[in-house]
Amino acid sequence: MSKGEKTRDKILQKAAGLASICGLEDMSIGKLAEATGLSKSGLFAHFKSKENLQAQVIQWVANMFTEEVLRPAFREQRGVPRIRAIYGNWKDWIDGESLPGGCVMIASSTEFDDRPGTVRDEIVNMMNTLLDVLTKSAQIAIDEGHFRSDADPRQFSFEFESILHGYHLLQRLLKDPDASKRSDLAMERLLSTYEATMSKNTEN
Amino acid sequence: MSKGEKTRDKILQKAAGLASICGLEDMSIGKLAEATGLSKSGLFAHFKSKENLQAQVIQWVANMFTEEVLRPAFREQRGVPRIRAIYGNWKDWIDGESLPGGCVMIASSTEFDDRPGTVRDEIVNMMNTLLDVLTKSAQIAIDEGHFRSDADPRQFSFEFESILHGYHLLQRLLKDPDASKRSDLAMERLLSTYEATMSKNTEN
DNA sequence: CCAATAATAGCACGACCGTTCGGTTTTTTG
DNA sequence: CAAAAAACCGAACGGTCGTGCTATTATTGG
Repeated sequence: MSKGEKTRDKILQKAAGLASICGLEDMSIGKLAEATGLSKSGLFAHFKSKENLQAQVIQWVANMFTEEVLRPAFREQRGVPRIRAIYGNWKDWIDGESLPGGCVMIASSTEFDDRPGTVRDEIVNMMNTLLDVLTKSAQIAIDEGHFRSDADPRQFSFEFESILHGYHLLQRLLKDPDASKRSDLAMERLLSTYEATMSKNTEN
Repeated sequence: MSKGEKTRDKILQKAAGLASICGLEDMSIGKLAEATGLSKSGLFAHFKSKENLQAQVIQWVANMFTEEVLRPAFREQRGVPRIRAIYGNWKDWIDGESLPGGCVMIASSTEFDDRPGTVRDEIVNMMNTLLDVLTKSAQIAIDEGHFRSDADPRQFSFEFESILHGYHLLQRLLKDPDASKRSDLAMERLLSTYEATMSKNTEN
């Protein structure tokens, strides 16, 4: 890894943290330069525009999310255990274990939903990929016999995602001490609806 | 209503629309002045700071939400019909029937969750009030015998809110043509879990 | 209708924004 | 080790930001 790539990575790391707190748009080149110890123009040279910087931050965050939330979960058993692992890791991610300001993807989803451009496209792509992973995981749970065979994997991914958004609200904005409990209960209700009944399990 | 109050209201109306699109922070005094036809300083005089303007926008939006989503729903029958009405009206609200950029409350929830100050306090207060209304509506559904007597109204409000956040994501960011269907199915699943079984209904 | 008051405009300010450019340092390469 | 290339800095640019002033216009109450 060359010098340039190394500093570029350091910049993106700081940028992701900054963006998680104040948003992608309010993350300015000046603040970021100060946070990294670089000059404004020196930093800017790595990205040819702010829009490009924002897009790369999104990609960087998506990679980090894959690494810290998805990949560890995919070492768990296929089906429901893996889904539970994704859920738990994502909650930790929202709590700010990796980025101080919580989930950049959830935040940028509402920040850029009405702003056409490269950044929005990147966020849409990232979010669709994530939903596809969740859908695929639900399909695996069906194949494993954990979920009912007539379950709708896409519908599951929607409801799964919704719960995490709700958790984000209670935990980060409202700081509700019951946030985790509320979220867990919702997830249990979701899983129990999709899980094969015991009588159906005996079919296997 | 005096002249000042009238123009202040017009400003807040435009401001809410602008904020729904580009966020509360990126809604600048200059843009807002141009949109309303006022001068920057003339507009500024109505609010003594931008922070105060933002806080008043939140209050204005909360009032509008009450008027367009909650109040019509409260003309419906107590219990589940009322809850369904809130759900339907809120979906229309998110679709942008009232504000072009969708639900300001959902957007500002993630925009200000890490920014202490008056604006954040206002958003927290608004969101808590909203969740309280939902909780109370669930409690009424219990009292009416629509929901099981051992149902948790607060838990219901969390899951209800979560679904709307999920809908916001699919509808406004991803523009998923199935957004409404996904959301409706989730809401049906939520209601059916909480609804009293028919055998329990015969107790009455 | 006139005086008191409120509403609005014009202008200027310092600060920060994203961006460009030319020069200097550092790294990489042959 | 020298030459080529990459990385980085400092200064400056036109703009916009939020926010004060002062003056002028419009509204209101007696």
